Amino acid sequence: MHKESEILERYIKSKDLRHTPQREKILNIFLSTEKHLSADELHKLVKKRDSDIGYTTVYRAIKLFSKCGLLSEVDFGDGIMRFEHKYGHGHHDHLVCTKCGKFIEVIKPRIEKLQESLAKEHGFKPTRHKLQIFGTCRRCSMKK
Amino acid sequence: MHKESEILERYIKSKDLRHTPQREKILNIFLSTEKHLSADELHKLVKKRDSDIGYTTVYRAIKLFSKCGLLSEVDFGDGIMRFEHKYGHGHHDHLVCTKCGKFIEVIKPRIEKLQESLAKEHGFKPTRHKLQIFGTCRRCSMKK
DNA sequence: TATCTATTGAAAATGATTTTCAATATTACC
DNA sequence: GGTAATATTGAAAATCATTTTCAATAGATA
Ligand SMILES: [Mn+2]
Ligand SMILES: [Mn+2]
Ligand SMILES: [Zn+2]
Ligand SMILES: [Zn+2]
Repeated sequence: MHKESEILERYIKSKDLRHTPQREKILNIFLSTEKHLSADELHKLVKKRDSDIGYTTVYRAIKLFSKCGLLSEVDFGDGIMRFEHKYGHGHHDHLVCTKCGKFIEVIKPRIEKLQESLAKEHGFKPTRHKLQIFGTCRRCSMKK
Repeated sequence: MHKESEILERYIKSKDLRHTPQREKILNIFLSTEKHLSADELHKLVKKRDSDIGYTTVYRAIKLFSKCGLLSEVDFGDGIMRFEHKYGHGHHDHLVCTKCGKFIEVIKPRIEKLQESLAKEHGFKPTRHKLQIFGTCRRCSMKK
């Protein structure tokens, strides 16, 4: 059993929730890819393995995984929430290609530091930030 | 007549659109505040001066102002689009207080430069970016 | 003024996400 | 293993910001 399942189980026990096969399957499928899936995409994958799991259950599982720190929401501003692994994945920013939709995960410590000092300069206590750079990826730049 | 009205008029003429009193009023009210209003907030202000202007017309005016470079959309991730002046306002980022909703407009040239080089390192051609730092503003930090 | 067609406002539609609710499954306890 | 208490499920309905539809109206041009 992987660490993530343990974390979920611990959370479930601590909050008087219940272990269900639906949650187990949804978690495994979520963990099986590093893609940033939408609820709809995750539901489609889930249905391949178990056609009886409903849309709503997937949405509810996402909220649950978010609460126990396994998942975080990523908003690329197109009206669709996407989800990424949180456990074992440090903070990072995204370069988002507006041609093909692909994205690159990046981290630039000097930018992070400058953000800290920028906030401090304004008497602002930062808790989180969102940096997204939109543009054209290498591959899309080539295909004239 | 301010410069913004001229820009709108020029755009309207160039695209075979029509000047209307609704558009004129909505533009003036949009320009009268530096707040980042939502469509609903803008509509409420508009109705104070002219109660016959509909919701839909405000939405349509927003799209129009956006097309002629007078307005840009700001998405703080709460499901509501807000709008800010674009003409005469350079690019900037936002510090957003999650307690009171206020925000501070900031620009840090060194961060901008580092973003450029970050993109370049990944063969990525940036067109725009979004940097938002969420946290607690000075005033909200004080009120224990 | 006449004509063409862009604009308007109300109402309906959209689409992602959330809520409701009756049926079912899980857990703790006997 | 039963049994009761209650969390979970899935389908359908609701939500809510925004967009579309459509018939009536108004702006531009000649
Ligand atoms: Mn990511
Ligand atoms: Mn701003
Ligand atoms: Zn690309
Ligand atoms: Zn504040």
